[in-house]
Amino acid sequence: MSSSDTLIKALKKEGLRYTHQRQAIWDELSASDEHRDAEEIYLALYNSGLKVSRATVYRTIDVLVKNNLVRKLDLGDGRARYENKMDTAHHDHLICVQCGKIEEFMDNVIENRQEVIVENFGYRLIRHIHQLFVICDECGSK
Amino acid sequence: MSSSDTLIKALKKEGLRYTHQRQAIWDELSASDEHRDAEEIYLALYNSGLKVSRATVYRTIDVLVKNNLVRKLDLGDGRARYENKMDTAHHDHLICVQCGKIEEFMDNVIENRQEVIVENFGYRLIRHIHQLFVICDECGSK
DNA sequence: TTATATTATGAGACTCATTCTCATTAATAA
DNA sequence: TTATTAATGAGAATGAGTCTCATAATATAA
Repeated sequence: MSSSDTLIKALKKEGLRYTHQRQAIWDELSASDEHRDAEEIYLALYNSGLKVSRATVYRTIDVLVKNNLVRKLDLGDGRARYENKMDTAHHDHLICVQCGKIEEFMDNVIENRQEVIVENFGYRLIRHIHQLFVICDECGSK
Repeated sequence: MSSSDTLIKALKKEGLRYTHQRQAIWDELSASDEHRDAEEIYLALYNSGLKVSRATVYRTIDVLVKNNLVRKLDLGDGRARYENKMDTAHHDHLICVQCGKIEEFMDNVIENRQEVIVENFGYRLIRHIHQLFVICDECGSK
């Protein structure tokens, strides 16, 4: 499925229109595995000649997040980061507190324990945030 | 150790002065196990007749967080919550996405796995955030 | 004590990411 | 094509949190 098919399908499901801006923003996000904030997405588009407003960047990202095409990360520094979620398995993040480098991890033991914990409370798990703030090898060796 | 001794000790360690405002804010935080935001702390003081400014509330909480008397929680909704950390063991949180109720959990299996994961990367774990967003029993039964 | 030297506080200005408003433009249905 | 309706852009608004700076309070020295 091409990049535009994916987007068109998601928009149709939501009863939303297919626009150049939405395609451009999705192209920008789907082409990278980085964890970027809205301003970086905006500037990447701007610098490639696509003048999409910040408001539209935010609005479109919301749609993509709602439709599971993009994941929103809150690293606690006041700026949300976004990552392409297409063809990527679930994972959580390690964040270097010195250089900001972000790595991904996934651990089935943890995933299962989470379910058990929630079950013991008699609750239902909707989603989770699990972030390991670290000092990475490069920063630690200085 | 009394509440004021704890505070005085922390302030001394930082070379900071012992003031009525700092004592009032620490009293307010240490008297409760709730997870409140800065405005709630401010209003609680205000309503009990203690007119401490918002700026001082924020500034003092920073000192308390830095000295491990208070824990800062980021639930991803734009307002930091604070909880008294005195005499409480480490724990993470379950948050009901409907009613906002916050419960605490602690799981040694998860704590250990985190260390292993970070070690495998060759990194050093500084701190972590682990939040389970759930629908609680009350909200789920409606 | 009392004077002196700082530090802390309060009020409100400011920041910055994000959201909102509303007039204009573009996409879809007929 | 045109009519209808939704999307966009520009910039104003929001809101949590931070900063500034004149004034007040604390700690230290005498």
